[in-house]
Amino acid sequence: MAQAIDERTARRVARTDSRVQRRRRQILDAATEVMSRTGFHATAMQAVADRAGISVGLIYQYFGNKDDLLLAVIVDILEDFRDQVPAAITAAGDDPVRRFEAGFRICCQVVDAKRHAVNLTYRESHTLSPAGLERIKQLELETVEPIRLAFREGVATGVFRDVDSRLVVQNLLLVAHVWALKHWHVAQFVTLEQYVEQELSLLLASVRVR
Amino acid sequence: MAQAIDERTARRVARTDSRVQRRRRQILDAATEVMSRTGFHATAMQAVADRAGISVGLIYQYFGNKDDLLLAVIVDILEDFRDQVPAAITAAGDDPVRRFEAGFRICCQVVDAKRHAVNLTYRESHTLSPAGLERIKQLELETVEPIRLAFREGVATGVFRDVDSRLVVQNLLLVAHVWALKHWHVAQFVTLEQYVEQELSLLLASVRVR
Amino acid sequence: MAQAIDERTARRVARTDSRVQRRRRQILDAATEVMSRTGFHATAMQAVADRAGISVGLIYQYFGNKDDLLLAVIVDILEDFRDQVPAAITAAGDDPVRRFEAGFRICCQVVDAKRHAVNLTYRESHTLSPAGLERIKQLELETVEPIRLAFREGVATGVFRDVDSRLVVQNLLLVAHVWALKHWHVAQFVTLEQYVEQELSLLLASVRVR
Amino acid sequence: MAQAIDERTARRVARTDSRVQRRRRQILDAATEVMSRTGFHATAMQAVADRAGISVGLIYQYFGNKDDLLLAVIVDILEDFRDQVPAAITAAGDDPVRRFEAGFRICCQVVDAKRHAVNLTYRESHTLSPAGLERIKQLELETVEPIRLAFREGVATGVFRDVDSRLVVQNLLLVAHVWALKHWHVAQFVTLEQYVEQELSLLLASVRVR
DNA sequence: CATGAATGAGCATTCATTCAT
DNA sequence: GATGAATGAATGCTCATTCAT
Repeated sequence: MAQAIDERTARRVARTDSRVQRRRRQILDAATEVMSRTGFHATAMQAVADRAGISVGLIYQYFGNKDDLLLAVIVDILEDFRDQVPAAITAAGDDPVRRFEAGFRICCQVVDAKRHAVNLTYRESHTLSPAGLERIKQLELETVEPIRLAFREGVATGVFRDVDSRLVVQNLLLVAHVWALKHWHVAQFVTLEQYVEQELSLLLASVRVR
Repeated sequence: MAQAIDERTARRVARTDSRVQRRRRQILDAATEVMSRTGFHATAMQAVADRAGISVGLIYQYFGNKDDLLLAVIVDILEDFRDQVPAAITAAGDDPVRRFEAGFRICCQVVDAKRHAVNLTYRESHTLSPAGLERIKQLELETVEPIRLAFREGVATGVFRDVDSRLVVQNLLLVAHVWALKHWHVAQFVTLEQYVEQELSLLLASVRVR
Repeated sequence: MAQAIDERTARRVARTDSRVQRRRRQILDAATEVMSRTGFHATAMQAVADRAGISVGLIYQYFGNKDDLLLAVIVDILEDFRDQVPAAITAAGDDPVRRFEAGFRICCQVVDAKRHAVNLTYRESHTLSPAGLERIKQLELETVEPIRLAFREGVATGVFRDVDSRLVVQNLLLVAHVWALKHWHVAQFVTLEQYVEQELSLLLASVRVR
Repeated sequence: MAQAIDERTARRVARTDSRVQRRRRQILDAATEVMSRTGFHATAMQAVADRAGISVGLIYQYFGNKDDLLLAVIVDILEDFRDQVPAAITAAGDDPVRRFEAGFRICCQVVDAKRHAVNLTYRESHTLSPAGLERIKQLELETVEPIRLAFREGVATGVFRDVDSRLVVQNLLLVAHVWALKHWHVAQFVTLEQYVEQELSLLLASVRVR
């Protein structure tokens, strides 16, 4: 049994080749699109295949099964977050407050760009295997780590209060996510820019020394 | 026997056919239990019936179909929130800050008591019909309304900054929910009490006038 | 997981009720018919359902899955063998040779009556789970046991040579099965009656003392 | 090395494009191996290709489809039988009894050497097309023909009773096959050598004149 | 010759829902 | 009111087969 699975896994095409990369992207994009809109459970593999313009069978050559596809989709989204945050922080210069602000802003922007995908992440994480869950926990921590460090710098330089940095960045990330989670509500009375600025104001007030 | 007496008692108390009410509760509790643990899609109606100790057919006589049952479960949870908040605020006295604090505390306590149910609410809302969705939006607003009013009082008396009260209570509620949503992470380094106090400190700092 | 399976198993209808017994028979007969003709792997559950005049789903309430259905079919056939042999031997009187002969004759008759089913048994046993395999081994041994005892009696009374009784009955059963296994060939030049008598002659010659 | 020499020898013997022959063998051996172990239906063409160290596509250039491959495998096994029997009989000298014995012995030895393959033959014959089925019937008859002739000689010289030679060789062949078919049972209480000698004793007793 | 990516029909299994009792 | 046997549409997944390279 285990051997059979190994064989099948091995047959999944190697990741290096560019053609393979293109196919993976194609499937991943289709899956993200359909699953974000329809929800994981309500999404039929056929629907993903249709959206990608390929056959069902092919999906199974790139992703072993539906759960693996979900994991890949979520990881793909989270990697995007993780990769964009450091760049934005670096670009913000040396001031810890500026860096902290930049961290929040980029999070909100990415959330806005991938609103449905973020919702998918929230809703369907519990479907993942323990290993998959561990993977995304790790990615989320990696994502906020640069922001957390910026906050710690601020504490060191005396602009921020010495509160638990883990809670601070957790709050920060969730406030960003709310733009997706409660979009139906929030977007009724503020634009993205207003949301970002007002929340940033609250966020900074909560941690700044008086 | 004891049951027979209960039935008669119940009939006296609430004239609205009590047997129906009891059945509804029985099903609702079973559904909440099973769905919270297993997730909506992974929950079979049979499993709910088993848990409630009745037949599948009976569920359909009280709740038209599976989606309606989900809506009822979520509404039931949210009504609990809505009903508990005002009492806690009233009990906190007249000071707006005290009332605001009490609002946050009760939210966290209810979340902790119904951790899985809160997660269910977050994950499966998107499954609901537009009408159902509207219903729960309304309930959520009703829930935070007393807290929002306490905040507005604080603004009026000059202890709180005049920021958008809708965002403030949204953040407050979210932070309470995080105790359920990210429990696997947060609970690793803080207890509920510590979480409540530290988050309260951040929350108040974010809105207090300096 | 294990619990979930248990629950499902438990839901499979209790065997006592006569209605249930009738359904089981109905499905079993249909499955035997279709699988014997088409082969196990080539048989779709839908085909069994069609043949039985019921829906696919119902099969799964009586037999957990396709493999279990196969086991039930094979066991059903073998139980028939096991139940018919002792009666025939008893009816043959006290003479060991007569009893031995009767054992062979009844085997051939049952094989002839269930030719396709016997072939199914031979072909698909290897598909069974270890537990299922053990079950049918046991049934086969129970079937030949009365014949084996008749043979041992013959050895005791001095009419049969003292050779390994297990091999003798194995050969006996095999020769009976050959009427099904090689029917396409054998039936071309002998009738069942001729086959039985000629093979019986060989069989007795092989074990009789000279 | 030995293989290389064999290859060269083969090339000298049969000029018919040796590369093709080698490929056929390679695929046939792989298919026999995998199908015997796993069963025909449970064997994926990919698995055969993997075992042979080639691509799936190539199998289809040598054997039209999966059923044809099965036929080729079974024929290959049966040809092996057919080719080994005459040699063994010839080597046994002129005595009909000796020749008959030699026929049984070689059958048992080949069965033992190709136990799984023999089982495959039994289990999967019914999958074959009518034409294929005819082919293997013919091969089986060819296989036992030399043994049947030895028996007839014995009848002519008066050592064997004049019973239907077709039934006799059929029994003989099946008893040999039982070593494969019921190996799990028989091998528990006799070795191959014991099995051969004891069955031979029964076989001879069944046909010898007294 | 040889490859293996791509296809898509086919099948086991589940489960929401109904309805006769 | 209450049951649970019966239905059958829906879906994940496999694998024989093809064909462009």
